[in-house]
Amino acid sequence: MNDRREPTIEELRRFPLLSGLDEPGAARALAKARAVSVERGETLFRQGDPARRIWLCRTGQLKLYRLSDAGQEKIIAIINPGRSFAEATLFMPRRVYPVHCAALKPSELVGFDADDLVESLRDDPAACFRLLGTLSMRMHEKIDQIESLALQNAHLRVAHYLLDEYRKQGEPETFRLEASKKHIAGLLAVQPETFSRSLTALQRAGALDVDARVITVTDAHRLERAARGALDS
Amino acid sequence: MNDRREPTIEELRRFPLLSGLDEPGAARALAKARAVSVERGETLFRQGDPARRIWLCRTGQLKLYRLSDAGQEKIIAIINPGRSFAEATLFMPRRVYPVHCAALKPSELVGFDADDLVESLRDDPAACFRLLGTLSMRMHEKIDQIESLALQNAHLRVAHYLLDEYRKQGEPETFRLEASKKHIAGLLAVQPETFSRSLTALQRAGALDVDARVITVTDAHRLERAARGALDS
DNA sequence: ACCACTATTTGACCGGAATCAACAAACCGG
DNA sequence: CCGGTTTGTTGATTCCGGTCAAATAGTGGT
Repeated sequence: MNDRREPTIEELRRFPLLSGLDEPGAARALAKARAVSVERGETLFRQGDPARRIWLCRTGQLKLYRLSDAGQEKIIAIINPGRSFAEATLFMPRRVYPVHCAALKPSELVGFDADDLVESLRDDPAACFRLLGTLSMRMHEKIDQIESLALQNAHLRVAHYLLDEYRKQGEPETFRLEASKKHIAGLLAVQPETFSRSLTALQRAGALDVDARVITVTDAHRLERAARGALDS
Repeated sequence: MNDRREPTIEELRRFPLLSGLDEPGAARALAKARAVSVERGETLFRQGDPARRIWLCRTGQLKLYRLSDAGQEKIIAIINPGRSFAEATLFMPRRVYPVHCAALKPSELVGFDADDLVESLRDDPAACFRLLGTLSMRMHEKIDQIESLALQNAHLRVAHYLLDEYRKQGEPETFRLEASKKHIAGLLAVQPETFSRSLTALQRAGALDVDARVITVTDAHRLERAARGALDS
């Protein structure tokens, strides 16, 4: 974990918490902000560590995850460039990270000082509102995750995930999986073997083609039906 | 769903969003607040309904839940008196309820106008901070739920739930399940049959006694071990 | 380009938990 | 307090998806 070139103002503007600040608040946040880079596989923080910083991903990719006693890993979120994370720790009674974080690719980050951010927010209701919006959206995503874990079987979760990605990227003929199949399996709480079999089944059903990490949706309608539970015909 | 007696100021003070307001903000929030009561089984709102109100439970008990296509129900949260809910909808781009809500017992509620609350928050950073704290805590709870669904099997979830309740209530010899076994099963994403069998197993292991809805923890240490995955010996 | 390690796929097998069924107990509204 | 409905328990059976194993493909680093 090494220090690196300083973040530019333009980059920081993409950080929702600071996007409205030209003024003293931004200066203060910037002053103690620290550019950090991590290698592939390196751990940025561990669950339970004191959360002194809030993070913004500039480049690369990271995973937020939890581990079971047996060492099984559940990925809570995959962090891509432009995404900030760990904001919710700011307002927790015990300010610790609730998950582990490790880099899937070599990554550059900005770490903002938690106390400074709270200070900046104290007299900036607009920034508070932006943060409330961010957290609300995340909360909604978590509820969706809970639903899909509780109410959908493995193949449905896979089909749903692919359909979401397909739509999120504007329904292109072809799109790339955002991470390795192993990690996506971890995100969907499925074993890699099962994920592989799900993809095979969707191919055989004629819904899509898979070429390594590239997915080609050949029949969006069939994919939708698979996501609703009718992966036959 | 009928109107009822007006909420008192003291009751409203228990609402975290308003607890700091003696002033105009509280008056405004109170003005359009509406007391509502629902019968057992009645639906307060459905997933996707426009979220014009934020709710505070005064008496009774409600469930927040999602439904699968097949009609299976996953309970996201059980709402007891004093708890508010649906705050996160305030800051969503599309302001709709993300879950269904129905009463488990006859219940009295206060419904606050969403627009009014946003107005009150606009110039009250302290209230914003309280709300941020509330949402952060809920987020953390959701992450815990995701972990337990993804990384723990049915019996572990049950043991964990019981241990949590036991501790939450101050480790009393005896405590009451907060709802019917059917609903707790729904909260833990387990079939009622499986929940019943888990309780039987914990009894046979000598960890606790069950008398209808009353749980007596006879061996807390054993319960802890069961929650960690060693339900033998 | 080469090597070691990691990721992916496929097959065989097994076990946990859902489902189906039948009954017993508890509860609620009148 | 009664009757009907909902809730809870227990047994039998099924099957989804995890685990183990082994072979292959892919990747990053030097």
